[in-house]
Amino acid sequence: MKKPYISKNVIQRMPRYLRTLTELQKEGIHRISSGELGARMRLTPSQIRQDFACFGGFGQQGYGYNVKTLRDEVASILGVNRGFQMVLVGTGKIGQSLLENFDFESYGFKLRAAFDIRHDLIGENICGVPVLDCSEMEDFIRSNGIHVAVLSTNRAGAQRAVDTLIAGGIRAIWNFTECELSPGDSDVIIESIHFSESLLRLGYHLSNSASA
Amino acid sequence: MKKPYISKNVIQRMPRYLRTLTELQKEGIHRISSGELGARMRLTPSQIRQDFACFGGFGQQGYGYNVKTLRDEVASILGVNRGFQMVLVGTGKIGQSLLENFDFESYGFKLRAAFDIRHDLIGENICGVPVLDCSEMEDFIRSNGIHVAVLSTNRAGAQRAVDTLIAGGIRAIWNFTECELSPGDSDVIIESIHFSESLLRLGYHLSNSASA
DNA sequence: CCCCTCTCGTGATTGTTTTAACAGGAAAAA
DNA sequence: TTTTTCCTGTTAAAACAATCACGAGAGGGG
Repeated sequence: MKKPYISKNVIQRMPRYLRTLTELQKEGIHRISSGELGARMRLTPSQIRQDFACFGGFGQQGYGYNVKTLRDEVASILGVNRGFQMVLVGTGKIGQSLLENFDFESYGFKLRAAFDIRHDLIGENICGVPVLDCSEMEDFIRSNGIHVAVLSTNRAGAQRAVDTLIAGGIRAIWNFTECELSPGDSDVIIESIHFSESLLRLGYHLSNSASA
Repeated sequence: MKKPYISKNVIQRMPRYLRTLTELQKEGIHRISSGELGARMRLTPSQIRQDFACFGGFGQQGYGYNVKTLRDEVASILGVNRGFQMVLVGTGKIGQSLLENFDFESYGFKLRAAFDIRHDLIGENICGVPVLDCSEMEDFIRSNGIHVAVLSTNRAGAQRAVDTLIAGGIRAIWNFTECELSPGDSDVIIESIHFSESLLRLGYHLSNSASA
């Protein structure tokens, strides 16, 4: 299996394949062709075949794709069930909301601890996750082999937290702040969710749509 | 000014330009060249010049771009200050969290009402936004000329809410559910934020990074 | 067993996006 | 004023991505 380079757009589509295939499985559908899957996802059959071909090709001529097999392959590509170790930094509104609502487990992430600087929260336990003091963070990451940090601090604390995380040897950051994070010369992976950018895009489409 | 077609990627970058330019303005920087802006945003100067050229070109040879002018142009392209009228559907955890934390006003959106089916919430007031019964939604949208709906229902209620919104004449939906929404033959604009897809992408990069 | 249908994987083609190169004109310096 | 420097907008080239077209091989019916 050769993997010279997987394009950004292909990676962007993989989680959506996983979601769709999981739904198909729940609906009790065992096999599907690129054409049917394409109709469902509004993609061309060609693109679907080529996307999976990047990773080796999991289909069979004259038959299509086995839904379970394909789902498992996609899950494996995305690293689900790898049991990535995780911490959360910043237990403000967004942080707490994630702790309470988001099902990290089902995507293969284990949330070990949350960190904050506010002393009224430290020592508490939010949905089974202990809240610790930020000063312990670097050690905690190193000793527990933490792979990923959810960054949900306020603007002021973001870059400082990033520096500490990198010092502790973090490998990836899931960024919910509106900041432009600077990873220095580290090769840390940063994946951001920017609410405001998404809403502004919507504003653009609204301003420029036919019925504007 | 001709606008044959603005590519998706260009639109994707516009909100980031707005954010960066706003920061520059706060820092008291009045002029900037495509080279300096590119260094700051990790984009090539060429790309920046070409992006702005799509909309007419706002710079001056030998000088660069005036930060305030450029920021205002980008804001105008994105429709900030158009005063889009908005409602929120589904006052669960995510919905409430948005109501309490997100500064809709500063991006040019006016939140007029929230809707839910749970009777214990109806009649309440969250951060100055009244919570109404879903049965009133279609009328409310029509009578108040609502442009956008934030969709933060649970999975079960999502498609039903979409149908009602479209019936009321909504023009855009900011989707926080994990569902594949079907707009039927309506030309409603859908902009989604999928937490899980973002996290799964992070998982991919983590699984396939050098230090994996 | 043979034939027909179905559908994948792949190589060729077309289309799109990014990067590079440059002509022209403003700013700044001499 | 003249010259030099700087930097845009635009055109051309390169890189990248999506689509098309087809050979090959499995499934299924007769």
